[in-house]
Amino acid sequence: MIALVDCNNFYVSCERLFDPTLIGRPTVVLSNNDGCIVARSEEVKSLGIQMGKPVFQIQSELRKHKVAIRSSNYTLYADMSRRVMKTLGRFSPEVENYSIDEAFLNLDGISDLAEHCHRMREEVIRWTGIPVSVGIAPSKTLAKVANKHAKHTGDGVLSLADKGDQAKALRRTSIHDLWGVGRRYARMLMKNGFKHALDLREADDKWVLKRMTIVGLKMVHELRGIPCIELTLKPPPKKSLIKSCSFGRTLSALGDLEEAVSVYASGVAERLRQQDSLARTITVFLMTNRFQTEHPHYATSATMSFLSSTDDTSVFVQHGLVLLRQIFRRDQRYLKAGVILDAIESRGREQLGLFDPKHESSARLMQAMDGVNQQFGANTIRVGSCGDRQEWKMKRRLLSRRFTTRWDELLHVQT
DNA sequence: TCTGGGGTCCTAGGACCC
DNA sequence: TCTGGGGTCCTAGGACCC
Repeated sequence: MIALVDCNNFYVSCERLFDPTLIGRPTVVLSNNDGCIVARSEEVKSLGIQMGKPVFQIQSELRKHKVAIRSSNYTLYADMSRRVMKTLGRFSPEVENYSIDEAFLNLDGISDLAEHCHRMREEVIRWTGIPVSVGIAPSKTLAKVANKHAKHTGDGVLSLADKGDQAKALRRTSIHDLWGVGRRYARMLMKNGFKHALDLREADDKWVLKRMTIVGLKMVHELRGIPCIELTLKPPPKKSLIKSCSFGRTLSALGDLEEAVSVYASGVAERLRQQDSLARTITVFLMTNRFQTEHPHYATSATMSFLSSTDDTSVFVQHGLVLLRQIFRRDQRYLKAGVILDAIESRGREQLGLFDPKHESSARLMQAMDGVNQQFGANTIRVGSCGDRQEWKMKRRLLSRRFTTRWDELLHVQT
């Protein structure tokens, strides 16, 4: 049996931990640049405010209901996630950290599943303060369904171990809410007469394979209780890494874009080294505001490959800037840029070039740089072209403190 | 004025090889 | 008019996830 543990309204729950005045009050957390709503408290959900809605479109509604608003504080959420996952580890030897707020657990061999999961739920809230819901089923897809219904059962735990319960739950699950069915497939399925998950469970294999590829077929089998999607206990290294971000305002000056590309290239290079990998391809892209209608949307990119793979920040920055200058046009107002690393290989298994020099000194420099930045804070040492003004940085006007990861941002308590 | 960021997998089709 | 068979690799595009 598999359990899916999902943190309830995770970002909002994290904010409430350190600001109890938010408890019971409608609260939302915004995306980067304070653009869209990416997390909602139950109160906000029942107001009918939708996920992903741009804030400026519903400003008056938020004000009317006195909704509390926070910028997203990923440093805090990532640390709280780590604590939740650690607690879950006490309840199963096999935990897949599926996303920042979800984990799949292997519960094979556990006799009283519901009781076990209730204890787990209580322990997570006692140790971390984060409320979670638990869905239990023989496959991941069914565990997802179970979890969805568990949110409304009252005690937060629902088991679909039983065939009859599975059918009942699938009858009450819209095709739109299935894990593996996005907007496109939902529309296609509705057109073909599939309304509920139960309809899809009974679908013809050949038809599903043809219309939804092998991925869809696996999902249908999972609905029948045949596990097809394994637990991934150790996350494999990323095959591509992206660092991209919208600016706080549009940019036209090459100098500003050079700073941004330098910062993004440095950031993505650091993540590459963290997973002990090397990359052989770098892409830089630029785009204007895609929602603005006065000017046509303009997006452009350029890619280059190195003779041999590297993890050297200065190499990525240097070539990133070359690519930037190739695609930069003076007459555009850019809102977003990014750097992508591709053709990633694990260190020690990389394809060597015929004429490569060995870059020993570079490896030691990167090690020293990462060491200093880890100890004294990000960007303590950086490449000069990152600049020190960085006036293009994103907006985060309503940011809470990094309560659990920074000594200088600890919560103050007065007695 | 204001609209997120970061990934994965599958398939079809083209280029290329012998 | 008629023009082989069998295969690999790469990429773009489309779908999905949180």
